[in-house]
Amino acid sequence: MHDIRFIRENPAAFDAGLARRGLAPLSAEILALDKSHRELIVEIEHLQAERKRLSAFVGQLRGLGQHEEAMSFQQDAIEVSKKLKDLEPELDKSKGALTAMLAAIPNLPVDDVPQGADEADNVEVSRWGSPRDFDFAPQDHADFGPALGLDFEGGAKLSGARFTALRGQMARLHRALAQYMLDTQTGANGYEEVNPPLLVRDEALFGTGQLPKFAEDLFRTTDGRWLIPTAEVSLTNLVADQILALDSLPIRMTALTPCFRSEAGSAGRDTRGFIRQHQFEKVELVAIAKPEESEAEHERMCAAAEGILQALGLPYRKMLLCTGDMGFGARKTWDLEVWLPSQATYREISSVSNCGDFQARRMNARYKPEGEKQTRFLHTLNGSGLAVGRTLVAVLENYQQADGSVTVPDVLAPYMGGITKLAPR
RNA sequence: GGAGAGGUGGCAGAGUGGUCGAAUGCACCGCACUCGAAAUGCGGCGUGCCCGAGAGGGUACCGUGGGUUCGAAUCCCACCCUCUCCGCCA
Repeated sequence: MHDIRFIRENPAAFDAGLARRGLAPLSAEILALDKSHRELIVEIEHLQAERKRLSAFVGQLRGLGQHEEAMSFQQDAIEVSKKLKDLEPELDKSKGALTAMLAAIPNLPVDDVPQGADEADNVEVSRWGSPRDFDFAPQDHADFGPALGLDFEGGAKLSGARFTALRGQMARLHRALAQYMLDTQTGANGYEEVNPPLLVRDEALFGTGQLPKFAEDLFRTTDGRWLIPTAEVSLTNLVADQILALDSLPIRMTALTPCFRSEAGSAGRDTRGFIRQHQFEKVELVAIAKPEESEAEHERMCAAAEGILQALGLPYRKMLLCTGDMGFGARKTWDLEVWLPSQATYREISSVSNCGDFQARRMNARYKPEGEKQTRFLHTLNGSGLAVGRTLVAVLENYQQADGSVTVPDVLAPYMGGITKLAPR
């Protein structure tokens, strides 16, 4: 959600930001709405003041037993009330139009975000590790995975395309990855473990920006709730409608949860394999920070995600997303892309975003700066640390052997119950 | 799911149609007293929006949304949430 006052004072900068996002200028339309809306407010508040005054007279005169005089004031008050009844629906209408307009506009990129149309224009920031030299042709996990317990058929039978059952050693490896990540984020990286609800109300999804625009990407329950597409929704909204104490900041939270995405717009992409599923698990990182701390917090969070990839020995690169590839709520995003030998390319495994005060404004999450009377909106950040399903794919492909087996990365040993290798059966 | 009770400022808690943004206490901030502190006294102490260069003024907000009324924290309706008991249940 954008600050109407910022738009009032910097309409050109606002439109320039929109242009960076590939959007047409909107400030003129917004400011026209805003102007007429404020004029309505002035008119209505005038009438309210008048009604208040008259009604107080009525009460006083009644108390004094002067009923005739009271009647005359009451008549005047009735007139004022009538006018108000006519105007109030208009106020609701203009307020609604303004809010709807502002709620549908994405966050604006910060200055150092590169200009671009799509993912082809993302900028590589750094690279870690080097792809392994295979002395055989590396296979696609979708091909050798089933023999190791990646049960695509079973998943499809139960639930349809893009659902997969993990069995035996494969389920164990998946669980080991998730536990390792969660332990690392809660331990070394100091994020508070949270086990949040997976079903949320409209307001939560509005707060993080999935609603009102992206309802078609979500699953909805019969009682009107929604399955979370990411724990970012649950975790970030924990601070909604709060004025946080200074000494509680920054707040760092993490959660291991399933995520549910209907992916309505992506039919045909990654239809094979475990890359794009309607249901997957993810260890999410969320931070709530003071504005002046959010950039450092962003770096810190990205390092927390990178640490997992490094510990697992998975080659990856860090990309700075261009304006055209950033999500709705982000002002700056890094993607971590892991090397997939079968595709001989890097694929997204984590996305780490600073949303500035965009989400905080939508969910009304504030703090009171030291020595100031005015409250201010917090900054919110989120990142994957990491997506468990895609990490499983990366481990399978990068650690595959010529015989179709997969060696387990050392760091997972404490979680694998003695299993050091997944062997085909 | 059934029956009942309740949601008021940071907290506790009063207020059942008019001068109530709301008593009182606690907490907090400032000042006075003190060498300093405690105690005491005095003053201050919610959030949003609008107007205003500012000083300041206006308006709304007592869970949320509607309604009745000249006027609603107070009356009516719906919803949300909390608590107690019963049922069911991992």
